Amino acid sequence: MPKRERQRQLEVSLEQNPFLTDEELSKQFNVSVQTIRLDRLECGIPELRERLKTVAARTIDAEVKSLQSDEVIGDIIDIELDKRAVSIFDVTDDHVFRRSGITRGHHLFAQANSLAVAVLDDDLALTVTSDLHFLKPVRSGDRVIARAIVDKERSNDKRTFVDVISTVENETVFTGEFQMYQTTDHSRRELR
Amino acid sequence: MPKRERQRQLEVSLEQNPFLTDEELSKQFNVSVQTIRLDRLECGIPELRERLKTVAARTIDAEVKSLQSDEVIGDIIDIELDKRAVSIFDVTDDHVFRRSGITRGHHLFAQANSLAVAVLDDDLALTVTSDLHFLKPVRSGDRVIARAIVDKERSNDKRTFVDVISTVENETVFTGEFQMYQTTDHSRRELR
DNA sequence: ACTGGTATTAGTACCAAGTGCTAATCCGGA
DNA sequence: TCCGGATTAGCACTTGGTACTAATACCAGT
Repeated sequence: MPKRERQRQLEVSLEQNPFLTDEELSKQFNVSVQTIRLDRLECGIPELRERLKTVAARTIDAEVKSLQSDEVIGDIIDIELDKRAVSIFDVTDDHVFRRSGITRGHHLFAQANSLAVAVLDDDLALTVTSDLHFLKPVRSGDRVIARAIVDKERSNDKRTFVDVISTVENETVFTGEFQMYQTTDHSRRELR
Repeated sequence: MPKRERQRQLEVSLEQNPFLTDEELSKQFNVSVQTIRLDRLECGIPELRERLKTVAARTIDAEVKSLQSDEVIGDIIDIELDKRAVSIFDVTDDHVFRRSGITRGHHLFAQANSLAVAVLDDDLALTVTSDLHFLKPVRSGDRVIARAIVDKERSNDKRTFVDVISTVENETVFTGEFQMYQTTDHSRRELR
């Protein structure tokens, strides 16, 4: 096998499995450990321990991210409890259908639904029913702005209606009407 | 600081930041490196390099998982294209509200919506509208079974209706009606 | 046939972050 | 005062490397 080809395959191997030591690689390619080291040097591939460090750091990062996004999908940029709220959600390649590049519906729903939960000044609001309209396809790179408004007219002490409108560059891409169930007693809450 | 307390804090520190070496820890607790080593031994905490290995392995695992779950939320266990499909979704602590332990609505939606997409034998089906009912709270540990049925009666060549009913132990916890938009031309597809 | 350049291999010294072990020291209580 | 747990120190050894030097192999050009 020529040198170039070996180095190309080396990069592929390590991308798939960053846990391989130089010795394991040398057996895989039937060359000496030193050759592997020179190859890594030429390709700028760091040693095993460094590779694991960066992979592990990526985990920690991802875990922090998924934790924060567990609370609210998207970043809340403005909120007036029990009245209205606004959140921003930046769509990336992770959120879209591979073939079409169009955002999967559940991400838009998640942003809207978690905003509806957040806008209610309640220990715990649950969604009871919702009516959704996906109006225009959203793509990777789009910045979705969701605006939630609590509909006081239709709400009573146990049921609250929240309307969410999501836009991309001022064009409405999604609307949702959420009927929420609130667990805490409003009369009690006044006393807090 | 007593030994017990130091060991407790050691575990906390390493859980937060597995990248700390024995030397860094010894400075943090103002004891010798050897003491840290003995503490780790007593607590069964592996060395830095081993810790990074497991953290890195967790990443790889998580990345594979998130990739597969990108396609469909939940595992499809039965499917008859353009007719019906069934998927299973096991709820974990990651899917629930911390305070109440009740599953966040968007996970139930994601399972149902991605099943509705999957059941349609189409290159790309998009959700246009949907009407959701969250009937009973779902908790960590519950196994949610979603059944999607394509409603042929109401469907035409450009609009397809899919009804999804999700149950936990035979009790309906969620229902969703999805109106889907299909991009490919059905008449052409017959020829494939 | 000789020379040059590239590729490969071998070997050495050294490093970080350890394990495993022994020995010394400290400190408090019966 | 002596005992025992806690702590510290020191040394040999391990892994998986880096950095460097030297030797060898092979192929092309002249």
